Amino acid sequence: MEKPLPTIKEIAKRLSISVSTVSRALHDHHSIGLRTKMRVQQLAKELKYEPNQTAIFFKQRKTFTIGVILPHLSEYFFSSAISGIEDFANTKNYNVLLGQSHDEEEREKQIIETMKNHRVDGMLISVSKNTSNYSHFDMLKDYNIPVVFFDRIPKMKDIHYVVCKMENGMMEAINFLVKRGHRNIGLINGPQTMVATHERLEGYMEALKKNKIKIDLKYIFSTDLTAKSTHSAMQALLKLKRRPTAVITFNDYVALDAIQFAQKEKIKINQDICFVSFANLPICHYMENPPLASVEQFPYQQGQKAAEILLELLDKKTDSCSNTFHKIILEPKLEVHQV
Amino acid sequence: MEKPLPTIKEIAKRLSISVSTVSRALHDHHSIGLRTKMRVQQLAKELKYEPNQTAIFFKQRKTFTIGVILPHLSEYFFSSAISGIEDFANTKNYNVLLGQSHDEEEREKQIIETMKNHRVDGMLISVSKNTSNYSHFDMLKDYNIPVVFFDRIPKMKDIHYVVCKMENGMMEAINFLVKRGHRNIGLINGPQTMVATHERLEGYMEALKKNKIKIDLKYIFSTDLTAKSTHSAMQALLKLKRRPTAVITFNDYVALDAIQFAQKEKIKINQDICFVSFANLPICHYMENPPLASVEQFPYQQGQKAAEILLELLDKKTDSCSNTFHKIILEPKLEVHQV
DNA sequence: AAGGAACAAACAAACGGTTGCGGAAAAATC
DNA sequence: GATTTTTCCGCAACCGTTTGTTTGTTCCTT
Repeated sequence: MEKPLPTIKEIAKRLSISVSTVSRALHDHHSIGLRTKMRVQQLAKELKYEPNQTAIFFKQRKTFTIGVILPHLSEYFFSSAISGIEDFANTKNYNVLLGQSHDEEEREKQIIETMKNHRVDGMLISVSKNTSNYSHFDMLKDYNIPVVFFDRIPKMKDIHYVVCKMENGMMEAINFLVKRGHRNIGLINGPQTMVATHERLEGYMEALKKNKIKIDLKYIFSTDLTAKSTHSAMQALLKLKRRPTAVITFNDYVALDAIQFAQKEKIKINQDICFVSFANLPICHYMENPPLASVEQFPYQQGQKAAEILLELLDKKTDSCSNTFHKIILEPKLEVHQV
Repeated sequence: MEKPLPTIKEIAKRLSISVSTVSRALHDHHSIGLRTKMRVQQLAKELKYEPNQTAIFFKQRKTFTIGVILPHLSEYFFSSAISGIEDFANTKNYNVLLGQSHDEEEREKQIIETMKNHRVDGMLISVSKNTSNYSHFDMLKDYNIPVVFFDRIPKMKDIHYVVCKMENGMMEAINFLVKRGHRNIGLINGPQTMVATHERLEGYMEALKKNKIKIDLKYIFSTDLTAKSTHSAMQALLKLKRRPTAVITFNDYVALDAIQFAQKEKIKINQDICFVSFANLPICHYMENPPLASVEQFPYQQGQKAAEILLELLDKKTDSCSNTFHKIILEPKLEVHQV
């Protein structure tokens, strides 16, 4: 069955003209006469000729492929983001090469390595939770492969990135709660290693300050995002003399864990204690007791925007590396689930 | 900054030897003397030489890339599947090129076209809901690109596929309900266009027959999976003279819609009416009123298995197209959420 | 000492396109 | 009718590797 695919050479031979003429004819080059152009295009159609992209990639040093690396494909946030990426890339005829780091630095490095060898034109990266060394990102600069980070960005200068300003989301959340009369607001935050954790904390601090509420560290917990550590944080919060009337959690999953624990302790959800979280997962709309509100981070849009910036970068890559870096900061939005 | 990447040529020049010698030295070819081998490998390391994969792909007619096409990346089922695919491909040093059809036949065709031109070694496809014409799949055979379908497979002969035998899942579900005393079991099914719908219906019929329960078409509804049509199906079910004591839904989302509606009608979930569904989404474990049980379809494993078969096919592609087709049928499993 | 095996490395073609340049033929100019 | 211009196409190099074949040594055998 192995019928050899038709090549430009084949066409040239059949028409007894040179390959360069065929190539130019197929590209509508002005220096080719109408007659031969027609003949070539006609035959190309007949033979169902398709240019061999691997040859073109090789010759042009351009693959029209972008690499995307993210921690976990099966998390809603990331699968939405990559959906946005794919959609945008598709409109510009770019392809998407995929890799998941599983939050391991080593895997992240290895994926970058193979993608680099595959000569992707650029990369979109959401950094692994456990990545502390950034040398593999630096390396990409040497190889002149542009990178746009999104959501989980490294603490590096001179990078392009797209993020959602979580401080503001947190502030919105707190203002929302304060308006409803809450003064004792607990925080179940993520691991210290994540930038997202610090952003939330910062927003928390600032918002309390602005609302003239004294900050009490006993209300602040840092977890590793497992149900277990969430439960113990929740337990500690419930034991406080002045029990919080509201709890803000790192994300919806943490909220669900916290709510589950609270329910076991006979707490009335969103009455005794109001929950507010981050992510706004679709499931919230189905739950009987979802967090009262959660901060939407627009993963699809983040992915889309990141892809847009990357392709823009690729377009004008010709000019010497401009030193302006895109730092896109999207505003999150507090979605209230119940009234 | 554009430092040209070191090539095999560069190494050859510096060492004043031929490129073929360098190439063979790097591949540990026996016909190269130990001395030169060492010198070459040494210099390669110094220059941080990395072979240009695009050149190799081109030369070897092999890209070590598989294309994956699925309807929606942001659906849990598919993002899990692709996670399994990526994980397996990664172990074999294959890359994953991604495309989402958005359930549109046209888009599916176009993605296949570009992936074909990118010379992917093989493809993994979960067919779009709205695909009725299979010519684009047939075409891949002409181009000798092996395809393994998974989950949503086309009605074609002579294809490789991996699916979960939903008939059996349905039968398990019904046996489970019958054992608990249910005799009037409603079915809120999906659209007629989907194979999955027919599989479920078939299992439903057969299981009822085996349990000597008369089949009553008034208990069977076909929806387009929207909340609205689920609600009206639920409404109709509730209006029946002999109201069903159990309802099986096409998937968890439909179940949630149905449950939401039932709750508004003051039905006690899993008491007045038991719900059983398909998918076993992680959210079920967080819900206060999840379906009583749901049929796990093992998306991750399906993806993994499909990838395994494809890579196996690619391995022994040399021998003339064998006419045996892999038809892997995984058994689903009924997961009970509450006792 | 001659013939051949065994080893080491070079030569060159090939993969399928793109593109700068040069040149012949046709058309336009005077 | 000679010269210039325009139009149209071929030549050949090149992208970075792989690989079949050839060439040139060295060493052993008899």
